[in-house]
Amino acid sequence: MDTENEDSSTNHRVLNAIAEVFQVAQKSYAGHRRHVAILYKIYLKCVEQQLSDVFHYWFIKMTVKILPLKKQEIVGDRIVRLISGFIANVESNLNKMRSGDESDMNDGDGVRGDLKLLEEQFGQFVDGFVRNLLRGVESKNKNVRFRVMQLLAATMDNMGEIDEDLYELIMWVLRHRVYDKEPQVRIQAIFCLTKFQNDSDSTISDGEATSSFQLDEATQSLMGIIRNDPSAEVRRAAMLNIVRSEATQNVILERVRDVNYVNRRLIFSRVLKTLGKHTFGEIDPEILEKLMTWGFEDRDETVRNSCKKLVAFTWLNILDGDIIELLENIDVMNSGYAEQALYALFQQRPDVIQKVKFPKEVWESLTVETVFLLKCFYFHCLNNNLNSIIEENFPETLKFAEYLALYLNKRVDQDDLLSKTDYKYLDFILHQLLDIAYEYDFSDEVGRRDMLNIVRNFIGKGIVLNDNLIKISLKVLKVLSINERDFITMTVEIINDIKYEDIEKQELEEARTKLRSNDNSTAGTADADEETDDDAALESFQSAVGNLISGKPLKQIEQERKEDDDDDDGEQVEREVSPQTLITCLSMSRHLLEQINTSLDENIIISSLIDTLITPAVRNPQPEIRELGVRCLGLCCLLDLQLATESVYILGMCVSKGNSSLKYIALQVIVDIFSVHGTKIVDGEGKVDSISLHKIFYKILKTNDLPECQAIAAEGLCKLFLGDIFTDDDLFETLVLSYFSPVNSSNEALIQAFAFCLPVYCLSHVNHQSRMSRIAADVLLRLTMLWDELQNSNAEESLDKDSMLKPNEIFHQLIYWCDPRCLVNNKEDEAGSNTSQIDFLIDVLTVFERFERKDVKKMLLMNIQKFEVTFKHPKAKLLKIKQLLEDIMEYSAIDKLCKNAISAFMSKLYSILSNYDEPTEDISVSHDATNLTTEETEEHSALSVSETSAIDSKASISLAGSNLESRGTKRSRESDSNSDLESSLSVANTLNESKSVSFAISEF
DNA sequence: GATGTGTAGCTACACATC
DNA sequence: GATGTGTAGCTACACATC
Repeated sequence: MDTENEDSSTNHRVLNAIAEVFQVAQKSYAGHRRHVAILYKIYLKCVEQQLSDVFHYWFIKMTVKILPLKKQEIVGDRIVRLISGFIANVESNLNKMRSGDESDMNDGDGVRGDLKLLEEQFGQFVDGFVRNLLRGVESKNKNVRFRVMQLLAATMDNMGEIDEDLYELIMWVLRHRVYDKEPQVRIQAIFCLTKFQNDSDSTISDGEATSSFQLDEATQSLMGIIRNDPSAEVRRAAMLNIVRSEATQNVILERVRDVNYVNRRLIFSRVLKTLGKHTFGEIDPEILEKLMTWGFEDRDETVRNSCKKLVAFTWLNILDGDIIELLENIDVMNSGYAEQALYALFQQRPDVIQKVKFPKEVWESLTVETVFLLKCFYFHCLNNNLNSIIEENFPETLKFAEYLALYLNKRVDQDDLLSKTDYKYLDFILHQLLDIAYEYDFSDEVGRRDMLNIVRNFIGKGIVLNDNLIKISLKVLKVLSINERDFITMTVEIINDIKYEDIEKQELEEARTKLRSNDNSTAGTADADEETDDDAALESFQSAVGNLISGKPLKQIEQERKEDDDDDDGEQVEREVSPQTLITCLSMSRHLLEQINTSLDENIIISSLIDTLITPAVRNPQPEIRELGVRCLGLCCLLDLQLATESVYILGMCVSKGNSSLKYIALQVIVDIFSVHGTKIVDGEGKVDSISLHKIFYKILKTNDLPECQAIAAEGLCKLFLGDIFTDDDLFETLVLSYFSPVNSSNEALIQAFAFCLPVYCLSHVNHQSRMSRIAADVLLRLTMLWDELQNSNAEESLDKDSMLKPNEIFHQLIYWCDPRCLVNNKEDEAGSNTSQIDFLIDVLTVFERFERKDVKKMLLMNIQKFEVTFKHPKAKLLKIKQLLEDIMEYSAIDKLCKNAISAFMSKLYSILSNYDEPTEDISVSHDATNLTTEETEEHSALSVSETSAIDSKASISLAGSNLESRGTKRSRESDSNSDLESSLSVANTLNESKSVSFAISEF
């Protein structure tokens, strides 16, 4: 009896001691250190008195009390901290004792014995604690699962060594918990997992060795989570905690495309920031390029800012403020983001602006990096009105022209010492300088004229330049010219000169070869031969020029030449401009035409360009030349209605018969021509029929093997509809159908163009909206049928069942697009009387019975509340709606929910109708929806997914039904689970009120 | 599925401290 | 000047509820 009493009182004493610490520690983090020390003392005493089992028991009992606490309850977090603090404390004391053990030890055996005992006891304690804890891991209460994982994560680091069994148990638990349905539980599981990664073997610095390295289970699992977890926070936890290695790096960096903006931002503000100096060495330049480009272009401002800050602060600081070194790392010539990076730098670091200086020496020996800095600096100052800084660093026009000439001459001189790469650098430098020149101040007349001569001479040299350089040179020439006419004359002259020079060069070349061959055979008659050769060359040159001037098409010249060749080999060879020169000339013409506005009547010289250069190019068999020709022709068409009208036919031919790139260009050209001239270019005497043009667009829209053309056609059509140039309902319907069609769902460019254009179109004008409302019901009907087919198609077929929006989503979109309240510049009273949305409703209800699936019918009725009816709507239309709904109520087999939905809508309708007292006007109620015939439907079904057999709607409905059911049962299970663990763990009821847990358990 | 409420993760600023 | 501390405000996302 005595011993029993004694036992119970020690038991009680231990309980009270522990409970008191827990009780106090939950109030605040302050004093935790002391609480941990007290717990440690209690523990030591228990070990000493062989009461460690009692301690274990009560400690676990206390711990269990916090398990049902919600994540938001800070009390729980404090106790978790206390527990992990205690375990860490014991472990560190053990370590201290171990190291003390090795060196000098005063009380020898005593402590060594204690150490061994303590180690053993603590090992058992940890083992028991974790195993007990893990019993709650499958709890139905999500809070319990959360706290269990939280405790595990917090204590994991300081457990000391654990045996194989326990390790396996924990891994087994984690394997399941990372797929817990609660994101918060998964996050804690991730924290645990990160502690099981082999960080030593797989870190980046290992280089070669890692390539064959087998990734450990934890890392593999985390990589899967980063990629696939549906919760942004879980992906975030995994990406920030996974050990960075060669294998994981790209998986982390992929998050730059995460749908969640915080995750995207973290790539810049955390991942790349911590990478610091290693960024340029360890990340593949191509990947870095993508990261930064996406960062600067992100739709979220905070992401863009993080990206800017990364460059302006982190990167510049690790390079000790050396901008040139930064530009070298960025690789200005090949990088698309270098410009944005510099503007970000100037914008974020005004201190840098003051420090950047461009003395004479820099101007005289520009490098790729300095000239790039020069340009961006100039534009930054220009855009921010930093005039004094410009004056300080940039020379007056004359001097600037001199510098420009320096580099231009280097390019023209064709120095043999320069390699191909040198030319690439030089071209880059020139481009930057010309960029600056385009915006330079030319108020000084002498400087302007000087500059004009320099640039004109440069272009006129006829050296092969890349397209960008031609473009910028011509742009500069334009700003330097007195007027547009002057600019055109000058450029056309240059183009002609280049052509002639090319021919001349060919003549000379041939003459030389001939001479050489003659030299070899009959050395004596060389002189005479040379003379005749020269004569022949001169003659052929003159005739070539004559032909070009007379405007004979090159084809014809070629033909004639061939005939000549057949007749007589040696005589009179007509020369053609070499393809390379032709491309140069065409590309110059293109950039010339892009910059002018005066009509062709005022510019005879352009007409001659069309005859001698552009028209022959359009007929040229070489694709590159032909495409440039079509572009130029298109640009000319913009200047002249007559030419445009005449050219529509050939452009249409290019679209229907050309290869994909020609199609693409010709489509753009046609759209541009329509935008400028409107429908004047079609339908009339000798003009192309607009129907056949529509057909071309129909065809392109439906051809999904040329996605780029499809996208450009869609974008172009949207533009033309938006400008009210095209107003055909059928064509518009095809547009809308191709937006929703599953076959196009992978064409991102197309979807994006539509996603932007369609709402803009519908909400920009009443007429646009009513066009949409006229076709909306038919669109919905067709798409619903398409969707149904898709759902019933075989899984093996290429299209994914989710590649199409569900009918309810389409319905919502259409309702929104037809909503007059969403029109821009809408006036309340006008919106109230606008009928586009209720017209859509009337149409839908009229064709209601043709929606075959029961679930779709239900969906339609459940959404009718979204239609706004007002007393300003014509009574006849409201009565029509009423009539249609009454019919549905009466004749359709619909469930109670639908009936309720209809009734609710009807009561609104009745109250509005009761306000009318005038008699019903007899007006036409609906538009063409009633005329919809099956034939029409079939005709359009070319857009459908695939040929599938008859629809088994019953089967699909029952399937949907079972889905619903299973979801229902799941929900009921969830609600059951709430009260689950409480009973077994006996939690204090006062939990919610006092926001603290009572650890003092009086009944023991 | 729509709704309202709560929260993480910044961002910016003023102020204090070394 | 660099660094921390405190405060307020914002927004997209997460969560709870019906």
